[in-house]
Amino acid sequence: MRRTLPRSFYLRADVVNVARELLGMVLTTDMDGVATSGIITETEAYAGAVDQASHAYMGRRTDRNEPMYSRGGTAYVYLCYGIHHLFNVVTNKTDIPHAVLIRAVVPLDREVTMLERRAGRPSTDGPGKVSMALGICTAHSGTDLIEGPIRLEDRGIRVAPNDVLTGPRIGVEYAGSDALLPYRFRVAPSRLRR
DNA sequence: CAGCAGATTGACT
DNA sequence: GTCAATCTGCTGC
Repeated sequence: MRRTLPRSFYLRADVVNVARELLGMVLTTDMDGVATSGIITETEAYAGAVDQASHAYMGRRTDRNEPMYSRGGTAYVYLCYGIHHLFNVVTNKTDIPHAVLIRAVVPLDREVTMLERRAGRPSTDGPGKVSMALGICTAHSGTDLIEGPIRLEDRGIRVAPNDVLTGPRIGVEYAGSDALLPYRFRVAPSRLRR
C-alpha cells in the first residue's frame, strides 16, 4: 500500500489533530531521481495567527513565511539559526497559516543516501537532521506536497494511541503561555521500529 | 554523562 | 544589535 496523502487531508481545520495523525506517515523526497524516505515519528502543530510560537502570529506575513498562507498541502521550509533548514507541512485553507513541523523520522528507503547526506551520522531525530537526510532546503519552500518533489504517503503504518506521547513544543520559551500547549507529538521511543 | 559556545541568516526593535 | 521552531564538538566531571 502506497497512497500519496490527498489534498483533503491537508485542508482540514484541526491542525493539532493533523499533527498527531502524521505520525506513522511516510515523508518522501525525489531529488534528481534519487528517492529517499522516512517514517514520521515526531511532529509539532503551529496554530497560525492565535499562536505566539508561530511565525504567523498576529497575521505576520513576510517573504519568508508567505507559503504558510498557501492552501494546505504546501511545503514551508525556513532557515533556523542561519544553518538548519526546517520542514513544515502547511494545512488548512488559503490564508489560514496553520503548519506542522516535522521533527523526526526513522529512515525507510535508501538509508545509505541519507547517511551520505548526513556526513556519516545516522541520527535523523531533530528537524534540522530530517531536512539534511532527505535533501530538503529552503529552495523547496512553497512547493506542492501532492505533485512536487516532497510528498507524504500513507503506507499503512499505524501508530496505536497508547504509543503516542504528547507534550509542550521545543524551543518556544518566548511564546508566553502558548509555550505550554500540548502541541508536540512523538512515537514512544520503544515503538520506533516498523 | 552535562554544560556551553560557535555557526550564520532573516526578521524585527 | 538581538534573538531565533538547532546541531555539533569540545570541555570537564
